[in-house]
Amino acid sequence: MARTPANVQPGQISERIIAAALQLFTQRGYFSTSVPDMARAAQVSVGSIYHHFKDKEDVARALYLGLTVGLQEALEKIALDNATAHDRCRAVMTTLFELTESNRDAMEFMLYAKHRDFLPSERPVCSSKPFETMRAFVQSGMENGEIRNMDVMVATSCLFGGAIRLITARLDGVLAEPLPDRLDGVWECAWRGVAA
Amino acid sequence: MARTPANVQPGQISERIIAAALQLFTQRGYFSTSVPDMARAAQVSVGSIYHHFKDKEDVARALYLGLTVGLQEALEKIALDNATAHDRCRAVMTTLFELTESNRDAMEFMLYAKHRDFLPSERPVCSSKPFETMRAFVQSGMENGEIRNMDVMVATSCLFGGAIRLITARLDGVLAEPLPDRLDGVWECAWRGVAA
DNA sequence: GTCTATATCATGATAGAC
DNA sequence: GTCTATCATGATATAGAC
Repeated sequence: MARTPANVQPGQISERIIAAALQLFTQRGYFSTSVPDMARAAQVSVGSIYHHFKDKEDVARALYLGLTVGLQEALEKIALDNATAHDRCRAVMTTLFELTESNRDAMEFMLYAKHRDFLPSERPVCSSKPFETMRAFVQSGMENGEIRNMDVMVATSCLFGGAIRLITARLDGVLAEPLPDRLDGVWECAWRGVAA
Repeated sequence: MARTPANVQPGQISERIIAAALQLFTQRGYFSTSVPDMARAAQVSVGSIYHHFKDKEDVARALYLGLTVGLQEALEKIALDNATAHDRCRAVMTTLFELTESNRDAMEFMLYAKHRDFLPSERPVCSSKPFETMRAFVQSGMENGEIRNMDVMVATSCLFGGAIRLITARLDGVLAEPLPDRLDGVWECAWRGVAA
């Protein structure tokens, strides 16, 4: 996940712009961030931004796609490294918690980008590729008897809903302790809920 | 909860403005809604809006407060009508599902208002009065032995996280069936997870 | 209290030099 | 490819009649 998305060459101007945009969008908000603001933060000119991206929204879209692609790659690695649905889902929760702590802006942007009035054409996170993969993990666990038989969407929501809620609490500053401290507790609740 | 908040007199202009704002904010987004748009939708003049509210953000704040007050009243009624933490929390989930179906805009606005770049000074939903009340329900259940002993924030997140995730799926159009159809399934998962 | 018309301002996007 | 300077647009908020 730390890997740079394929559409962005490391060290290039586009990357600086995207990094600056992430910071500004999460701190001040998308609509309170002007293009000159982004130029200043990325130490680039306004013209450069419009040379590399179609418009302001295009920057947000590239940012969103880059982040979801990175998360998707992490999930695919998890699928390779873990055999059971139990282990895979626990690894997912661990990764989400660690990502929140190591890159708070990225997690916040991914969780709320769709609901922040811009990116109207993008699919919401919970129907995006990463969430599809998480549903697939749950589905396979249901087929091999690890997870009780029920609606897959319900099972996935219940299995990860608590963790996501805790992540938002952490992002909102309501939870003081680092998320990994709560991992065992949340996982036990979540797995008890769906385990066969 | 259907009751009109105390700060808004029924049938008055303020109420029409707030109702129109809710619809426009959720459909087009806060920043894509101009004050003339709101005036047109509420069939009021621009000057009238600025007479009743300080500015555009003030309308959003009144809307947010009105909705959370309504929800809080519903929760207090639940506390009166139900004795055990089990029954109270199940009633909360039922109410949230029904509210989503009956007033989709209201639920969407409450869930995402804080994260939509406006209302910067408001506390996020999960630290607002309604969520405090839900945590209190869980806390009491922990004290009388209905719920396993653990961090209250973790327990509350796990108990309601699945339901909230399903609500967002429904709001995003990912879930086709009405939420009440899934109530039993979600509740069973949620309660299994935290029950003593 | 409500309205129309308007001043003021900031933004997104572009043109054109280098 | 990168920059500075500029334009055109559309918004918020207000002034002042009724």
